[in-house]
This record gives sequence, C-alpha cells and structure tokens, in this order.
Amino acid sequence: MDDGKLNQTLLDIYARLFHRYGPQHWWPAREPFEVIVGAILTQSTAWTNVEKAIASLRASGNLSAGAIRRLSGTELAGLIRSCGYYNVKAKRLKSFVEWLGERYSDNLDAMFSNSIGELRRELLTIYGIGEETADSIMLYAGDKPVFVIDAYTRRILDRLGLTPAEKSYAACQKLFMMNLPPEAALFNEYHALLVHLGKDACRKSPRCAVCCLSENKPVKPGDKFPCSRLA
DNA sequence: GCCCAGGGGGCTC
DNA sequence: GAGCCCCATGGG
Repeated sequence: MDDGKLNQTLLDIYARLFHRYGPQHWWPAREPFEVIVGAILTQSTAWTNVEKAIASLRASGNLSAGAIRRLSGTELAGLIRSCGYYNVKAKRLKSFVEWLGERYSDNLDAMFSNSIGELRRELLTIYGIGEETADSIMLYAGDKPVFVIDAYTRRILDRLGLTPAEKSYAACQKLFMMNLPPEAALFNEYHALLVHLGKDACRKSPRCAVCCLSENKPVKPGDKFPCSRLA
C-alpha cells in the first residue's frame, strides 16, 4: 500500500473508532509523575487495580519521587499490592525514581525538555522500562508525539493486513508515525481507541476488527458491534 | 475454579 | 534473537 493510501486508511480507522467509542480520556489532567507511576504499574495489569495502588500511594503521602525513594522495598510493595507483581513493580518504581533524582534532580520538566530520541534511549536503560512503557511515558506524561504499540495494536494491524514486513515494535510504530500528522493528542486518543477495540472484541472474535473497520460502510452512532461476519 | 489484564527481565538454545 | 518462564492480585 502506498503512503497516501496508508495515510487515508489510518485516518479512516481512527475516525470510525472515535465515532463508535468516543473520547477515551486516558490520563486527563494528571500530574506527569502520577502518569509515569501508572505506566509502570499497569504493565500486564488491569487499570482498575492500578488505580487502587495509586490511591494508596496518594493516601499515604507517598506519590512523589522523594517519598518512594525513602520507602523500603517491602513498604512500597505493600502499598502497591493491589496491582499484582508487587515485588517486581516496587523494584521498577524505585529504579525509576533513583534515576530521576540522580539524572534530573526529580525535575520532570527538565527530563521532558530532552529530545524524544535521546529521552527514549535514556528511559530504556532503566530497569523495568521497555519500549512500550518508555513510549507511554513520553506520550501520556510528556505530551510527546510518540505512538505507543501494544499487543492489541499488533493484533489489530494483523487482522487488517497492515502489519509491516518487519514485524518489530519499531516497524509497527513507524507505520503510524510516518503516515499520521505528528500530534500528541491524536496519538493519545488513537492508541486508547485501539485498546478499547482490542478489549471490546478483537481477542474474543478475531474477525471483528476486519468486519468493523475494513468494510466500506460508514459507522453510525448506536450501530451494533460486532457485525454478523464472526468467525 | 479458570482466565487474563494498557510488559519486562532473565535465561536458554 | 526468538522462545519460554516468572512475577501475583482481583474481577468476571
């Protein structure tokens, strides 16, 4: 598919998803530090459980880099217990705040004033931060135009026959970033909508994404989902 | 009881 | 460097 066509296809998918699901409100008006904590805690974890962990950090006065550094690993693990994997996640949170203090004196504005490429390289050196989490931090906490690729996105690309020849994270990310206007607000909403679609139907009914997105018919508010061509 | 949720690290081969 | 296992709770 040539680039002009791909651009139209990706925008069309976005329009259909937005029309169907509406705005997703991922991390609206949150402090960047809270968003970063959420990005780490949500790894392989349902968001409802992450909210409880963040609430317990806040209620105990520990939703800050300095406070998390002062807590022992065991204390921190106890506070975030509700989101699962609490021992590894306590280590990951600590590794991030140690780095943040050392590298940027806890100044997130300074951290985000770095270029996207350089910041991404730095984040990837931190224990517990891989590509998806690094990109989530830059997009959702830093408002940077970086497209986040996750398992749902890959599955949906697959269903639509859009997976690039090289199936890597970088190649999937490039597909979106080379064919969409580089706007953080668009990338923010687009990724959240793909996750919604993935949770809604893609996993249970592998053909739903194809049915709803590749058929050449407009989506109207109130349309039933999915359509009748289920596998 | 069973399955999986907005991954990443570490090990094996 | 792809393929596997581990981490662990809570909700449907």
